[in-house]
Amino acid sequence: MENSSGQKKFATIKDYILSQVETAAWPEHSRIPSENELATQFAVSRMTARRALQELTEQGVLYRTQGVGSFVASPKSQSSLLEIRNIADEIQRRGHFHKAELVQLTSLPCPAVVATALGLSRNAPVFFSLIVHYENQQPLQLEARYVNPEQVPDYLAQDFVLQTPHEYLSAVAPLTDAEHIVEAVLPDDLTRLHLKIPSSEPCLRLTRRTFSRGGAVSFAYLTSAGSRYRLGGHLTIHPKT
Amino acid sequence: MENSSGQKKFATIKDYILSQVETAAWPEHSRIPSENELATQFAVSRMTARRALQELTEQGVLYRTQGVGSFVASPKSQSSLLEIRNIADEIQRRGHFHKAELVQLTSLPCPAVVATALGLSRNAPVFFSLIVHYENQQPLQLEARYVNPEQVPDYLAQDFVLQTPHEYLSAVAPLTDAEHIVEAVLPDDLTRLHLKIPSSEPCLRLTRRTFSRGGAVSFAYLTSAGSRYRLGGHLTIHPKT
DNA sequence: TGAATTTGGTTGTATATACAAGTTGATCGG
DNA sequence: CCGATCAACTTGTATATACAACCAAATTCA
Repeated sequence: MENSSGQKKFATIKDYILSQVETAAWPEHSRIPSENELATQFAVSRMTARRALQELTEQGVLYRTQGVGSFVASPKSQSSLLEIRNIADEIQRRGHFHKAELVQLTSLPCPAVVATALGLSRNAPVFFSLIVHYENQQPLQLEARYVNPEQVPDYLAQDFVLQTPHEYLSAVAPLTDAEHIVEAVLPDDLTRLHLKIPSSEPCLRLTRRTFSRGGAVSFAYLTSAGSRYRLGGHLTIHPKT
Repeated sequence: MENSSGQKKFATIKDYILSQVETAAWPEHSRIPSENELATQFAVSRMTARRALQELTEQGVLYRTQGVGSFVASPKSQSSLLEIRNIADEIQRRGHFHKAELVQLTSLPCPAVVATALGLSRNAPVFFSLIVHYENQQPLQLEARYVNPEQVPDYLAQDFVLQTPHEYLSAVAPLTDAEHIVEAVLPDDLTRLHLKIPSSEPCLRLTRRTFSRGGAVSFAYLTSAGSRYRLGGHLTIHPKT
């Protein structure tokens, strides 16, 4: 079960990979040996090599793509805790990230929590959009937004082909109020997939409900990888009256 | 590979277990079917059943002990996302929790990050205090505070015996300014120990540096279990000028 | 009685195999 | 030249098997 050093086999392979990554012998985003290659090299079965790769993926050291290979992940940003980023910049930028990608835009049966939030009946159709926001070519934030179809401008409801997410976002207006909840969560599969983060990396999730004069308009989850996105500056709370 | 519902087999088993846990059909800390029993019940191999159990363990739903079995973990509080707690209440309460326990109060060599924060030299002595805040008999928040000894009132520096943490906290005054950073982290061992949460439960960590007229006074980590502590209400950011 | 041992069950590690699903690049055909 | 097809390779899922490590309770033995 164990090798001569008293270590589990998969742990030996993990250590090897980690040393290669730490010494930058395998640089960031470079392709590393495949499961079969590692299995041969260490004289273990593919499943054992696979386990090493998989655990390192969960720990954020690697990322893997089916059909392509395994790669060295970007190190988590190690910016000092004291380096305070001005949140105002972030807020302002939130409408126009360097790049944003509209991943999905469909009509969905309304999930329960959204139905409550928007005052719709369960399973009534809502417009669902999924947007990945990038910064420096890095996926930064995943936005899952549910929009009350009755509040969507007609041209938007009938024409799903939009050039930019920003165009889509600004189409829902005017917003007169909003509610926010911030919580710490582990990423769900969707978030993991799009932000390319390990399942063990905690995220800040901002749950936002927006209103127009007509009532609740949209309900959104904005999930940001905790290691990449920091809320800084002063933080003052204005309780909703 | 998939069953009739188009789901992966291990996902089907996960769903089954989750439903049993959520409906409390399998209560907290109760023993659940073994790998072999699940494998038989779902007509899959043991490794497939095992995968379901393992992923749920990583997600904090179960805990397992070699030679004993798999058990239902303490549920994370599932309060509705829409139930918004007024943060003003929280802020006000922050100075006087229902109960707080001073766990540790010593002088420590200054960690690097703290040295930078307080403008001290590396390894110079700082006063370190560790406080657990309770609410409803539940540990809610862990505070690790580092205080610049030069800014501490003399009577405090010479007398470590304080009756209440609040007394100690209010002794450091006057605070004229503060910086905050909120981030999502996984709990470190100290936090896990005192808040009694699984290592997979993300926390909100508020890093705070306080100032008096004499300069930086203290540097603190305030770590709250994400599932127990929610920031709610409106959230407005005043950038530090 | 009381300590040591056995037994049965559980999770942990590892192997060998098979096929599914996805990507990439080369090849073929119009 | 361009598009479709194919081949090779990668990761993903699933099975069957074996043994190790560990625990708890029953059994055995002094």
